[in-house]
Amino acid sequence: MFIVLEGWACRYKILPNGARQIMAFLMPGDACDLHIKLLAEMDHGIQALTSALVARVSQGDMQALMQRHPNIAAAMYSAQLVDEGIMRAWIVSMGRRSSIERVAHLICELYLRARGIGLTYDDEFALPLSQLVLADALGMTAVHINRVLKELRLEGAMSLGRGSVVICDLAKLIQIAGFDENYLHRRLR
Amino acid sequence: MFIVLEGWACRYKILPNGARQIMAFLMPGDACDLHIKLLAEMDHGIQALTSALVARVSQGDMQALMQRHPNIAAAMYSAQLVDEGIMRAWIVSMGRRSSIERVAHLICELYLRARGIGLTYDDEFALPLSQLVLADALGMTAVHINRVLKELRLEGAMSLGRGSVVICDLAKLIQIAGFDENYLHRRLR
DNA sequence: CGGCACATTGATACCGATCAATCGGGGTGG
DNA sequence: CCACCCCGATTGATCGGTATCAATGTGCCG
Repeated sequence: MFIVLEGWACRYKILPNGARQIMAFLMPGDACDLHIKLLAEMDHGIQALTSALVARVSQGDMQALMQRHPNIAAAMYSAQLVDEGIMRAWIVSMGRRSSIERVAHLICELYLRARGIGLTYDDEFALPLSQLVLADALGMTAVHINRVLKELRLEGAMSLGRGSVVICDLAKLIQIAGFDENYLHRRLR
Repeated sequence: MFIVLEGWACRYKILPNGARQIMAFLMPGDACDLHIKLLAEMDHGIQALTSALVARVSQGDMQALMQRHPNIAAAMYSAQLVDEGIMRAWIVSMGRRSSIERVAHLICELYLRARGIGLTYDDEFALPLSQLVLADALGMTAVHINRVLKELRLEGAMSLGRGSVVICDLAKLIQIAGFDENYLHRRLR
């Protein structure tokens, strides 16, 4: 089992036609594959998006740790539930949101997650993802992502550049995204 | 905690603009919300799509059951992992597959799940979902679903009608969908 | 200085949404 | 028993949002 300590990673899958779809972003504190051992085969890949520092915990140690500290077990379980909520939110985004809403929604999610782990500075946070990576996460084209980002910048909602995002007007961004932070707030309970 | 015994249900979310997105289908044997109690609020709704028979198990009974029978606990956990795999597959579909590929992929998934619980008769199985429901699951329009179904019928891959599907040519359907059954086969381990 | 990856912008094509009309079947009320 | 009605399925015409193709700009690294 792995835990990201620094840097970013993602879960992804490559389709027969060569297209890539990213299914999740892993930020510091996120764990991958509590469970690989239970399953036959990974159905997707995991990849670092920046240079990253990753901790490895053996299956046995993890088992022992969770038995000795029920609170840790509960926390891991609850983190997994949040991850599921995030996946459901992604499905909603891809299915029923326009491209600008999708981009705004993803930035809202990442901003709140970053804030939750103390990685924001005021209304800014590091987002070391190329537009191509964002496109593969949102099911769109890098070209079109670029146009959408321009529109969001002109609207005064947010501005992405040089590996970091500035949230100019969070309320507006949330309103554009139709963002319901309920599914992430769980993290706080 | 609830378990579907007969009939179909779905997880869904309604957006501010009134659009509905279905995030999962629940078939007989599927459980909802092992965990509602842990979380503050449901971030989505659950709804029966047919008349359905549902079992309710109290939190306490479930806890006791899982402690007494580790195999059951492991099975529940593993079922949840499969559900996550299904969600990831949906994200991939919505992001990077064309409408016809999406439809084919969903039918592949549902067919294999139905077969896994003994609900198929040869190459046919009951699919009591209106085209509007399918559209809301796949992020498309009922009108367009209809056209895609026609195309799949003309291709000789499958035929949907009257609440049931006939898989005419599974190999062709899988090929159209770019279906990788790996993520469902886990169910068999 | 050169090269390379990423960002940006323009022109055009196409997939799927939208609008609109008709059809068909099953249930309901008279 | 029949007429009506309503929901879902089907089909056609048109619109619009993104993809695609193509070219140029820009910053970083060797």
